[in-house]
Amino acid sequence: MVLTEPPLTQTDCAECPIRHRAVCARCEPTELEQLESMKYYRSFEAGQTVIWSGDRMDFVASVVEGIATLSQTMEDGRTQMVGLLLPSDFVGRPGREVAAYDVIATTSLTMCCFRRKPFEGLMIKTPHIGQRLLEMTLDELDAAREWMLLLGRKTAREKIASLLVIIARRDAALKQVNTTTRIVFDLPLTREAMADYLGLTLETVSRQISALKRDGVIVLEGKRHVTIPDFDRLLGETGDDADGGPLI
Amino acid sequence: MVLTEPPLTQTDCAECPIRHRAVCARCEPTELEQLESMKYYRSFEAGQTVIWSGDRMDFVASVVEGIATLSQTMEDGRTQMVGLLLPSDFVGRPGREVAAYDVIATTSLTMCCFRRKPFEGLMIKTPHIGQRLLEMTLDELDAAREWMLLLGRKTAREKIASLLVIIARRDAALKQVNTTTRIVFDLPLTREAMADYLGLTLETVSRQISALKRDGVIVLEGKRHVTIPDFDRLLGETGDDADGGPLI
DNA sequence: CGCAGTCTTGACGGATCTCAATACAGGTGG
DNA sequence: CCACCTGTATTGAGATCCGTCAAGACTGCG
Repeated sequence: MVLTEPPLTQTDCAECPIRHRAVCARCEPTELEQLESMKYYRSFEAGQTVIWSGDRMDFVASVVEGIATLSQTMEDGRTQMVGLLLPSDFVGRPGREVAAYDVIATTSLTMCCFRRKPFEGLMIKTPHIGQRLLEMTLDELDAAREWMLLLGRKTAREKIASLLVIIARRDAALKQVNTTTRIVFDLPLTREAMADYLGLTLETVSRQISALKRDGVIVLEGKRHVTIPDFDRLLGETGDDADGGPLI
Repeated sequence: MVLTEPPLTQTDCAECPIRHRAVCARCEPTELEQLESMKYYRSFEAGQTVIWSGDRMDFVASVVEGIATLSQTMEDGRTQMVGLLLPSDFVGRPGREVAAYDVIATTSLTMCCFRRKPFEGLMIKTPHIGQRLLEMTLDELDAAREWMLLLGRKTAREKIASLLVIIARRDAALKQVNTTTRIVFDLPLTREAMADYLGLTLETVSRQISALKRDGVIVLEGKRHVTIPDFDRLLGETGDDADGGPLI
């Protein structure tokens, strides 16, 4: 991943890039102070495993920078990604001692970790964290349900197109650009990770990307750099209602 | 569905069958009083639509009795069930005006509805409802993620076996019987509903049920009445870790 | 009895997976 | 600088699972 900024070091909450979107978004200054006392930063390199399913987990955390994945693996090795963690997303579950999923950094990753016990205590004493966490969890549930439709009913081509739309949207939101400009981004996932996300094999992912390229729906430079010449055309390939709205 | 009890009429919260598991589980007597003032019961027949995706929704609700499904439909008619609503499950999202999914009663159904605006007000003023709703939402998110693994990676046979295990577990919990006894239950879903849940066609569902029957994994009387002679054998067919624990 | 809804079964085709060979890029060491 | 290696991606051939289309069976009901 192209990461021009210097790596984050422990910051004051007031200057935190995810301050207004993370689980702490609604916190009052006094609550923030308490959070500061139980927080610490951890960094991971691309490819590193943050935690294995079944491991004891003494913290919960917010993703500050980078991308991580949440996935489940069956005995025989089949794996399914069940979540994509972007900056401001929350990891872990208050009250749960043991991780339920594998968490893997797909890019270099910085997390703001809170010791679990004190965090749980703060959640009981103050309302704002729990309220925000409820909102975020409801959003994730909606996203999971949208993903169930994709996994259960969409064709391989539609799955790829849907993933590209999601990444394009996320990227646009991050860069604060709007629809009309040309859409260009780098895929943050390997073909294998995309396959795990979409419930496909990596060969099928590769073939469908080639097909979309051949049909002019996308333009590829190298393996990862994507240009979308006509976003509506791509939207039409997702199988979703014509009107999922424009880019954002 | 075989429903021997008389249909529920509006009850006092204190006598409510889902009192200790629903969104109101943690409420103090004073909070319950307030809830009573904003609640009303609604009943639906099997097959009736409770609400269409996109409809305005001025209430949230708990399922008191019966089973409902949450589903999403694509323009061309492909549909995917994204949730199975059992007694004590919560329907709707505080702060959301418009339903995001179709809700359909698969059996006769009774819901305890709360007018949305007053309910939202109560959520802000008192902590217990929000806390309980957060717990329930986190549980649903876990269930959705488990379902993503099923949809993305399991074979048709494994999908059917997994669904049977879920229904058997739910039924055992309801009847309060334990593992060792013979497991017998009625399927609460049509083949088509099962297909929508599992991301299959109804023909494939039918074929796989026949195959499990032929192989002695299940015994069928009529179309809906199922006996599981060897629960561990069925568990082995789900593809999950050998140890998902026994029946409950 | 006939009808509608639900379910089963068969034949066929196609989308996706599996297995395998090859290509490409970046990094390392000679 | 180039050979080599590793991880990632592409492409092909064949197999397989599941979907599609279609016919027919079972059940309950008017």
